[in-house]
Amino acid sequence: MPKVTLTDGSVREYPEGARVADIAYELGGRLKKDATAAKVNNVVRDLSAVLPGEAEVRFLLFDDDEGAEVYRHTSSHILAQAVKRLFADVKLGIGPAIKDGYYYDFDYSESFVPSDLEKIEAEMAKIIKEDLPLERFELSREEAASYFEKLGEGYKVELVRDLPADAVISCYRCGDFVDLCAGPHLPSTGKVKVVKLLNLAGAYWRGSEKNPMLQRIYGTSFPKRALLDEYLHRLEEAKKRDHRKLGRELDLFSIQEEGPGFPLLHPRGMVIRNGLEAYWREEHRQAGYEEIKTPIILNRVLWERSGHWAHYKENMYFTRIEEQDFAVKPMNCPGAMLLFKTKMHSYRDLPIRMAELGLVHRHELSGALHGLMRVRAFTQDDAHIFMLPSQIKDEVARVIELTDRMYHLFGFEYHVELSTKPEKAMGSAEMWEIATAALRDVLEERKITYLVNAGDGAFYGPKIDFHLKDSIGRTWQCGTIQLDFQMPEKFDLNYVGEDGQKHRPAVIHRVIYGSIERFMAVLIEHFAGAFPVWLSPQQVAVLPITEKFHQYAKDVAARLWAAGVRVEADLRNEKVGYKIREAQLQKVPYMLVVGEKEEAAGTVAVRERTSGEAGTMKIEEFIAKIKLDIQEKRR
RNA sequence: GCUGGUGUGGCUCAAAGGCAGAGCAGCGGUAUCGUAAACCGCAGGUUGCGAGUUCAAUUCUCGCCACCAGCUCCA
Repeated sequence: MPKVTLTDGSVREYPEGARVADIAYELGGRLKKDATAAKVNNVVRDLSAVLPGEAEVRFLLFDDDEGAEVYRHTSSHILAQAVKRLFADVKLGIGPAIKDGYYYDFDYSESFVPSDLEKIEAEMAKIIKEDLPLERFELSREEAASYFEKLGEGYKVELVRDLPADAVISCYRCGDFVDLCAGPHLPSTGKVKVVKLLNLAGAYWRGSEKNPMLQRIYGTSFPKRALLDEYLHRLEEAKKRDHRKLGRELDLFSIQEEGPGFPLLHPRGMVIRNGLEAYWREEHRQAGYEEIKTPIILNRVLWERSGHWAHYKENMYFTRIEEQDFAVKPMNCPGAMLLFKTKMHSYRDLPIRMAELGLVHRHELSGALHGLMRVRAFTQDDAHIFMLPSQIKDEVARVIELTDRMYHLFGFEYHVELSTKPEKAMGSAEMWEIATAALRDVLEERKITYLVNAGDGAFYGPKIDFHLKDSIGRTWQCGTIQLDFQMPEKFDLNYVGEDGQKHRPAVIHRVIYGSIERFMAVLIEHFAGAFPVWLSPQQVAVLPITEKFHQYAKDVAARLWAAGVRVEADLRNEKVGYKIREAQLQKVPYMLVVGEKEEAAGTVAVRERTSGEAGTMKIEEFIAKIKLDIQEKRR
């Protein structure tokens, strides 16, 4: 008799052959109605699964991530079923649940058009209404292969063939529709309440550009209409903080047709960039870095030596100078290596931390460009740390600390990834193992949670990456720490050790902002354009009520300007409400309204961007207040 | 680069083979006003670029470019 332990610790017994759903049914209430699946001995299972002899059971609801995944996964099957009903000769790819929804890939001779989505959505609604049960059954590899072969589902046959030898091959039947699927699923299609198809895109079969491109339909689903509406509303709100939109509205930058991927920074954007650079220089000065600058164009010979010619050529731009080949730098490291080699180094000098705000150019595929997030010319806040092998862990830890400190100032949350050896790599497997282990050790010693991103390292070494989120939750790699034993070898770098002999230093390549352009994009979205005072392109707007007070407004502005505040007086012939609206939309942190009373008393009526009217104060009082905001970089 | 979509004044959007329009912004005036849009007027366009079909193309067809979403790739 199955013995079941529930999350509250209670233990119950059920007859042989009892199913998970029987427990939910007995418990009643919300579980009976809303459970999507259950974790049985920590494995997510169908509600229709038969209970084993002993089981710890935890029911999953839509509110649990794993519960929602089951819900969305079943939704994707409904999508596939609907498409099969409407377009008979469609071949199926795969259809997983993803964050906030699901997708399904189809191979179809014609292109789906947006209006097809409505038809498919209507058919999905029908399938939901039919409340078809989803039934699991298992097949042997041969049975499954020939089954999908007969159906003409070539992609499914491929999947079956590639499943690991010990895999249980399961399918789910749902009315007239059968799909290869590990599950689990909701008990029936009627459990899905609201579905919405969102967009249409191409996607390569199994993610390889060598394979045919399938048509991917993205959708989402929710147990309540209100939840869908809330989600769609959230998407709308996120679009409002898109850095490309804010960049235009706040006059920060532009990208023109004449220079795809080559952004123009406007004066207001430049203020932010300068602020970021000044802060960066101060932090690096304190962290023991020196600053250098290396050329943008260097001879081909250098790039052959560094390995870029062999490993990175497709991403580089080239030019010829007096019959010789030169390349525009895609990375700053070779220049830094040259600089290191300009003199002898003693072990006593190490570590040497050379920082460089280096402008690099990389050829990115046109389809990959994305505002300031993904461009073809960008400035890396680079640094190369030359060190003794014994200093590696300590230096990696210091960089992690500095990164955390700087991200913290902006209030960023981030996640960390460890990227390992790629296919196209230099150096021995052993070297890679040592380098990767060093990075992993530091992460583990510091108890930092991280994902492993297998095969995503640089061609010269493994790396730790820091990812930040954009307005709609996509993550972008910003900071990275790369450990490198290759460049020192290629460039024959050395230092003189205690023993008077030459030794090979190790090198860390690292960035914290990553690219200043990308970091600015993330920053714009993070603050929705309302930057902290120290970064705001315009910190104060002085707003005279009528022309009579223009002179006083100019005087106030002049005093603030002299105190180092970025201030503008709005002397246009408009009502104060109009000027406030404008300053508010431009996200100016402080507005100073001045009229008769203020002029008479030498004061300003302060209005704050976020909290509105903040009372009247003496000019010098306001100056002290805003200077404190700036000095302390208050958010 | 690939798949699909989009491209009309600085911005947001109308017009669907037959004279290219509105709001905001800009410019000129009037009102001199107290915390998120005063009023009147003026100007602004080879409809992304190039071919083709047609008596006639912003509209239909083809090619190119750019942008958007996703895939691939990456800071």
